[in-house]
Amino acid sequence: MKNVYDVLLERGYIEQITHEEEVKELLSKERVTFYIGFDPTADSLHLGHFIQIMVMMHMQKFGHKPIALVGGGTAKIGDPSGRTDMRQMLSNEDLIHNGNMLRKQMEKYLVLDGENGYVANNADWLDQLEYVPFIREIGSKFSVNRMLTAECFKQRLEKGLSFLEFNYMIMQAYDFLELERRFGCQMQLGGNDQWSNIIAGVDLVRRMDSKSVFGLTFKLLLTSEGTKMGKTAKGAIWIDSSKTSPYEMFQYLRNVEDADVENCLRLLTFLPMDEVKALSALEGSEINKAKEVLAFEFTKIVHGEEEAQKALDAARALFAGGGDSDSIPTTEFSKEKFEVGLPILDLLMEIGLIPSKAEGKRLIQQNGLIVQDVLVSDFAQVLTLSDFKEDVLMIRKGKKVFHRIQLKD
RNA sequence: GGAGGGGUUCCCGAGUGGCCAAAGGGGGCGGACUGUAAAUCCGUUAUCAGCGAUUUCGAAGGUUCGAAUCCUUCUCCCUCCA
Repeated sequence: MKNVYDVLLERGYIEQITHEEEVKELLSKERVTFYIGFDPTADSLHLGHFIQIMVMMHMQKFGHKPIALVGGGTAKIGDPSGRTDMRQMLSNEDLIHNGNMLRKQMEKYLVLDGENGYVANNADWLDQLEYVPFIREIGSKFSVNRMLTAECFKQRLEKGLSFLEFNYMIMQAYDFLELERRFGCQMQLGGNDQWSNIIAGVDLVRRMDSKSVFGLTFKLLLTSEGTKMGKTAKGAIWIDSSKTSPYEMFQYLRNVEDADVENCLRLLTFLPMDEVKALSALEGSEINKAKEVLAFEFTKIVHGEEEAQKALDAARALFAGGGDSDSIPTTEFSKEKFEVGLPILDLLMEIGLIPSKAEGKRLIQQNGLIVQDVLVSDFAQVLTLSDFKEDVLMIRKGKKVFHRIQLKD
């Protein structure tokens, strides 16, 4: 029987680890309670977070117990790690709302029933801390000299760092202590940008409770160019299907660069490693198969098999033969709108395909718009019911963006 | 609290009275080439009913025929001093 540690290592998740031998042994012997924190800065997780979820899923498969920690308290401070500027402050209501949304999402992928896994919110303890007792008890355990040498503050020391954010590390360290006391949490995992925060926690638990706890970080999901993956012009690739449709998510992965395929297959799917290797070994246009598998598998994990299949079918239909399918982005319109005729630019605006009419004109002037398989050359064109075929109108922007207009009564 | 420097279009960054809707780069978008890839090349990148109009250079006023550029106040940021 393999150990999770070996699996994580083999798939390439692991970046840094506090005590390699001990962790390896611990994970092979006991059910280990571990945690990963997510600050509720938005109302959905995104692709970048999902790597953490994947690790938690791997861990849980091997019987370990995840604590999904919602950072309702720490989000009020804002993690300066990897940031060049201060985060925008969120209102309390937003934080609560976002926290609930994240919690719901995590419950889809992990068993968090209080038996095999837990959900916690650090606002529960952080919000009630009293300043003087806290800095007396916990603050005394930190050396400012040492904190300042931490990687996560380095950049900010040049740009400016508020005292508020400087406290983030201490809060996160305190979380670990609190979770160790409440749940017997023995490990904290996180993205590599969390390394300084994690070791601060490991140290704190040692000093306070003389217990050995461990930290482990994973690779961040980066493109081969070194930029963060999962960002598009429109924003992040969200897990929430109302923010990013399964089809869009599928397309995003279908279009990753060749160089990133292997990494994504390892980190974002559960395919056995020999299969991953076989797929990544494909060359030339063959690699498209690997991309398709990647897109399908990941969409399946996030949205389920049915949605993944729909996205796959839609993609194949559109790119192979221009047919239509029902899972590409669709907007419904009432017939009356087209009885009088709707200028094409107005339609594009309404479905959000263009941000302004000027941009729409440019698009058309540059031969980038195709409606019902016909290149649009006149931006003043007006669409009427006669342009529809069986109540459907297919719009294609550029080479890859499709949108369907569906008529209803 | 004192002294100095600065806030420019999505981002970085030029511009110090008219030639500025504002150089250059990045990013985005479209096209060509391809494999729904990368690299490369071309075009484009404030808004609006069309060569015209309207709104932009931290905010509000002012000077001027005319301001991103000058003046006043406010605001935010940075550096040095305390």
